[in-house]
Amino acid sequence: MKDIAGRVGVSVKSVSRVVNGEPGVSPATAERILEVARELGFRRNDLARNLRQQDRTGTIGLVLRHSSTRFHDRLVQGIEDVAEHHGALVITAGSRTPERERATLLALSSRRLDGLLVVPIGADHSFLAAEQATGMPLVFVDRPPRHLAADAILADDHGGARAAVDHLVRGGHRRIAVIGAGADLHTVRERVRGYRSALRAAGVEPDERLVLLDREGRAAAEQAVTDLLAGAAPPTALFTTNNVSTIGATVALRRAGAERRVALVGFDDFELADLLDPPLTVVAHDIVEMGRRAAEQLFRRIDGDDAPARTDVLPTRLIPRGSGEIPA
Amino acid sequence: MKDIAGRVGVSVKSVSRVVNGEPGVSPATAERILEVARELGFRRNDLARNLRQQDRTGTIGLVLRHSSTRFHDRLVQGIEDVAEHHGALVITAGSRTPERERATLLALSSRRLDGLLVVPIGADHSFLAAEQATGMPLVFVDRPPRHLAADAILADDHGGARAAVDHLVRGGHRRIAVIGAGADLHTVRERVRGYRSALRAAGVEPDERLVLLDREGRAAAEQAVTDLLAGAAPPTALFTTNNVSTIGATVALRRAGAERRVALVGFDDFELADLLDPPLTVVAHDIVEMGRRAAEQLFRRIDGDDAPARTDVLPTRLIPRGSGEIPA
DNA sequence: ATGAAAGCGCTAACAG
DNA sequence: CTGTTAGCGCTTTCAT
Repeated sequence: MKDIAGRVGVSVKSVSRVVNGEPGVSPATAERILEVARELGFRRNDLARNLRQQDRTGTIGLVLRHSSTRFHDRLVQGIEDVAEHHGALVITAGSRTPERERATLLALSSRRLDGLLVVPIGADHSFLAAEQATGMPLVFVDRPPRHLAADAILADDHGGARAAVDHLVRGGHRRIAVIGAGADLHTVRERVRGYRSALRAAGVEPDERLVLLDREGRAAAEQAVTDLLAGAAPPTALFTTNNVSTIGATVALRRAGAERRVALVGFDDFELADLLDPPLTVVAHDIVEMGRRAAEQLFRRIDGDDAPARTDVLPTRLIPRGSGEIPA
Repeated sequence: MKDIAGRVGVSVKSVSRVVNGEPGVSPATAERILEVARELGFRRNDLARNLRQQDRTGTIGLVLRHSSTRFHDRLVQGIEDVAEHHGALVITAGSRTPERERATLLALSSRRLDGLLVVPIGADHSFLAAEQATGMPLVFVDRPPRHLAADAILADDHGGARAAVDHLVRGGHRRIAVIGAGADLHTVRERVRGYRSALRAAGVEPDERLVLLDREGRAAAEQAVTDLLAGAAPPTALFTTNNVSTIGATVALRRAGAERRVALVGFDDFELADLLDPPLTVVAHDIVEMGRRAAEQLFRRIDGDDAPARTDVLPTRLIPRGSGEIPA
């Protein structure tokens, strides 16, 4: 700006006014300032601007693990819908490991964004208490914070799993296995809890040999199901706790020629679930809505809402497509 | 820092030194400074830091349209691999429309990131010339810039499409339709060009009634193929220019009961392509590598490389799985 | 309608 | 080992 001011022969303040569309500059000088700005390829330095305007940076951060699922896609869509409405930029940064998650959160916080949305993977978020204390609003999505009081928007993992397994029980199944990744994730624990409570409600004592967690990736889930089917007392139905596991299970069933004999219900819908053979029955939830709610809550916090931390739970729904309706 | 300095009774510079792990502070004072810093929940303001150190912000930006494809996922993985190695943070911002793309690019540029990676969707990037002039390195990924000289890392769209259609021709096909979205995208134009050149090389004059572009989304592709199959002179094979079109075509073929009669080769591999029935033959390229190359080129530019803009083209490969080997 | 001065939080450059 | 001074590029405040 100093440069422009020098060339045009005005003060930097006048340049600032013109650049920011503030009133108080005669059209003639404004015109000359704009012209020189264009000539010089001037771009306002928002680092300096944001430093001075202690108020807001007009940017919120989203920290998650990039993935190729509908979850990623839709969540971002919901968030961007709301952010656009608030005139804010959404910046996403990856968290491939708990350490990276921590580093990323601190880095974004140091950049003084207006607020952060987090789809957490770490096991301890207490280090964020200091960020909260400096007034950085934080909203957790899909999974709650651990060792930290903060807002969270979750899906009804327990209820959804319960509904899935109830559905299988109604089909006459008693030996139902659960296959999943990341036993330690809150979502997984809740889904397994729902699985157990559905079995108990049906008077079936859960068989721990049918609970296969920590099977990371499609191949691990596939192997787990293959082993299960080859075992002494194979299950007649499967419940998978996420879409990667669902796909692995699908492959295993097909390889064993059991896809029309063993029922399968998966948590999380995914593109192509209806194209498989048989089409997959899943428990789904509205992820765009989850993103919207999270962003709305974040902007409420940014706007000064200081009510105690709250958790919102969104409903799930069962989508019967074929794989879950195979009788025992 | 001023706060901490006041309480401990040292200068801000000493606090700065300790906070940044610089030498020149006695362990005793360092300890006290760290203690007070923790107490106060101090977080360095990187806005101010980056403003002062004109040099680097240690952050690169990635501007693309969030999607649930392997493309997104893998590209980010490749970029993060390289960025991590350079100690840089990768920040992603969405570009849902050309206008948003423009706004996002300018916003990130104003924040003085070290460089930007762009998977472009707009039709005119000449406005970025001013950013380049201020020394902001720019690397385009998957699609080249338009009306701007900048580095680009592309896939061999023409060659890949050519290989796909050659493959179908070798299977005896002569009536081959092409279905795709976004006729205006560089990738699509190149792929269609490859389609035409393969046909001409086989002595087949392209039939314009078999060229169905601008079919946005799965449903549109599905409808296009359904109409085609019901028409007077249906094709014996299909070439689809992206994975959404491929999926739409798959659905249409299955609905028409033609999935074992009409051959299909798609551009872009996708999760589950091998699970469909018949498994899908696709033209794939290494997207992680594309991300890596793009990030490497960006860091070269950041490190001062000022050679003329260059374009790198990555090879594609045909993965025969079944759907493309159905004879005419 | 315009501008001068001060300062956002930090670090570079130079003293001591 | 420690501190002082100046200034990054911008906006706020207050004059004119």
